[in-house]
Amino acid sequence: METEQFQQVRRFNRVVTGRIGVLSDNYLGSGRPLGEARLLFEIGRDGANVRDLRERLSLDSGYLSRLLRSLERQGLATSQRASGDARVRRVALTPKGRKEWNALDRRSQDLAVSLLAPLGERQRERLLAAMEEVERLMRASSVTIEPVDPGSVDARRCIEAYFRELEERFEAGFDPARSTSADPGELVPPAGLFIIARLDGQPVGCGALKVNGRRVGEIKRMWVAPSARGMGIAQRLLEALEKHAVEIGLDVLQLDTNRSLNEARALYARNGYAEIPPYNTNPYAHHWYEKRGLKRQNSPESKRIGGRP
Amino acid sequence: METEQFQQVRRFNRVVTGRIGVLSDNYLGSGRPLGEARLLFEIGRDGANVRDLRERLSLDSGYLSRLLRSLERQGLATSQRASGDARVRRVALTPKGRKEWNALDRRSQDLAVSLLAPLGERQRERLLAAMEEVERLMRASSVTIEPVDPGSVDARRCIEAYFRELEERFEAGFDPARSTSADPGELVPPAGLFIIARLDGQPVGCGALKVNGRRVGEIKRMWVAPSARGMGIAQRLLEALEKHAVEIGLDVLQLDTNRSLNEARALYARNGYAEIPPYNTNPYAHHWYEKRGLKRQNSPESKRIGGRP
DNA sequence: TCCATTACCTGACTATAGTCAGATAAATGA
DNA sequence: TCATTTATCTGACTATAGTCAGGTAATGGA
Repeated sequence: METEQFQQVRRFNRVVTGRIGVLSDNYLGSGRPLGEARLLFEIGRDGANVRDLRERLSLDSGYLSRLLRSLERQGLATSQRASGDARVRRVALTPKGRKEWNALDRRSQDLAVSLLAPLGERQRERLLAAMEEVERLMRASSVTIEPVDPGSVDARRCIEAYFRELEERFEAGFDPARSTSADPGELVPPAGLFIIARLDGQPVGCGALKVNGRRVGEIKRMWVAPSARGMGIAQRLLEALEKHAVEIGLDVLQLDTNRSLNEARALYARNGYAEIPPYNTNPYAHHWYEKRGLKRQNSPESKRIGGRP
Repeated sequence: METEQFQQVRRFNRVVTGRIGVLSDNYLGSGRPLGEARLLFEIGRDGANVRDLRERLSLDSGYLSRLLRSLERQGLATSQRASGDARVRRVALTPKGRKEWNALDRRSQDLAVSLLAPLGERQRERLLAAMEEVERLMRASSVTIEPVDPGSVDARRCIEAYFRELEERFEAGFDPARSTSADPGELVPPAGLFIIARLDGQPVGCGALKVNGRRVGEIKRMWVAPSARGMGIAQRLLEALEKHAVEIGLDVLQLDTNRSLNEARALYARNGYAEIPPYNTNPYAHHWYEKRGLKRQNSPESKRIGGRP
C-alpha cells in the first residue's frame, strides 16, 4: 500500500466528517442534549427494549437509566415491563415524543437535501453511485475473519444456512447424511480449522479446512450469506484457509463442488485451482479441484491478488 | 430528487460515521481529552497563532486559552508573542509535544491502514477512487454562490485573477484597458449583477451580468479558479446569472469569448447558446454567442440539466 | 429449591466542554 | 493623541457525559 493511498483516505475522512459532521451536529443539536436526542431517535417509532438500547448506543446502564427518566419527565417516552421477561423494560414514545422523533428524522433528511440540492442531475447521480460504492467497500473492510469452534452456535448456524442453500440450489436437493462428511472433530486445530466471517458481529460466512494426508488438505463448507455477497468475503475466507494450510505444512489443497455453484467454481479457478479427476465419491460433486505448490505461492512476501471486484 | 436518493445519503452517513467515527474517536482518544488532542494536532509541527487556532477549531477564546495553558502545564507546548503584532500569541510544540503530535498522526494513519488492509488490491483501488469522487462532489456541493458588490475585496481579487489568466492564455496577451469594459457600476442590482462562488469561505469563481438593452443582457467575467475546476461551478454561476436575468425581465443573453477558452465555449454550447455574428468590437473576442427565449427555458418548473460530469 | 445471572435502578462521584462578563495590553485610525 | 478595535486572558459559572459501587427484583439452570 502506498502513502498516496493513505493520504486519500485521510483527505476523505476530513472532508466527509467536516461536511457531515457539521450538518449532523445540527441534526442532533435540536435544542436537546446529544445523548437525549440520540436515545430518543434510537427508541424509534415502534419503541425498544432498554437492553437493546444500551447495546446499540453502548451506554452505561446507570447513565441510560437516567436519560430515560429525563425523557419520561419531559413527557416524551413511557416505559413498562416487557411482556415475557419482567426484568426488561420496554420504552415507547408518547405522541409528543413521536413528534420530536419526526423532527429529528426531518433534520437528517435535510442533510441529504442540502448535500444533493446544489448539484446538477449528473453530478448527483455520480455522488450517489460513489457513496454506494464507498459504503459497500467500507462494510466489506469491516468484515472480520476468525477461527471458531465448529460446534459453536455461530458455526452451527452457518453450516445450517449452508446446507439449506445447497438443498435449494442442487437440482437433486441435498441431504447432509449422504454427502461426504466432515466431522466437527476434524475441523479443529491443529489439524483442521473452521473459520467464520462476521459483519457487525453477525456471522455472514464460513469455511473449513480438513487434513486428508500428510501434505494434503481439503477445503470444505465454503459459504457466504446471500446478503453479504459481492464483498470479496469468499476470497478472504479462501486466503485464510490457505494461509493456515501452509502454516501446518500442507502443500496440496483439494475440494469438490457441485455444477450449480458457479461463483464457487469461478473463485477456485481464479485462485489457481485446477480441475482434476474425482478423488472421492461424493454423490453431490460434479467437479474436483486441486491446487499444488501452496508454500511457494502463499509465502509471506507474495502480494494479494484478485479479490472480487 | 427521489426519496431513494435521500435514503442512500443517510445510509452512507450511517456507515461512514460508524466506521470512521469509531476509529477516529480512537485516533483522538489518546488518553487525552478530545479538545486537547484536537488542539495539539491543530497546532501542528510548525506552530500556529492562537487567533487562527480559535477560528479553525471555532472555540471560545476563554476556553481555548485554558486549553493552551493546560498543554503548557503538561510541557507539550510553549507560547510567545508573535513577531509583528504583539497582541497575538504564537504557540509551538515542544519536543515532547511534537512526539505526541506524531502519535496522533500515526493513529490517523492507522485508520487508513485498517480500512484498506482487509481489502484486495482491486477492491482497494475501487474504494480509493470512490472516496475521491465522494470527496470531490461533497466539496462541490459545499460551494455557495452569492451576489457581492463588484468593488468588494473578494470580487476585485477574482477579477484580477481572471485578468491574469487571460493574459496568460490569450496568444496576444491581455490588456484590460483595450477590452470592452464592464464598469463596476453596471454590475450592481437591480440592473446588473456580480456573483462569486465560495469554497470554504474562499472565493473560487465569479461571473457578472450586464444589461445592454431593455430585453438584452450580457454575460461577463466568467471565471473559475484552476484549483476548483471540474466541480460544476461554471455551470452553477451561469445558471445563477440566467436566473437573475429572467427575474429582471431579460429575454436574450449575449456574450463574447476568446478562441483559446475551450471549456468556456463548451459550457455555452451545452447551455443552449448559439454562435452569432460579432455584436461588438472587442479585440480579444473570436466568438460571439446568444441565447434567446430565456423566460421559457428557465422557468421555475424546468429541471436542471447538465452540470459538469 | 436455591443460587448465580441478568436487567435495571439509585446515589455519589468526576471530567469534559462550554459560556459569559469583564480586564488588560497592543494596534489602529481619525 | 485618544477613542476604538483586536487579541488574549481570568474568574465564575453551568451543562453534559460518563463512571462506579452497590441495591432490587425477575429468571433460569443445577
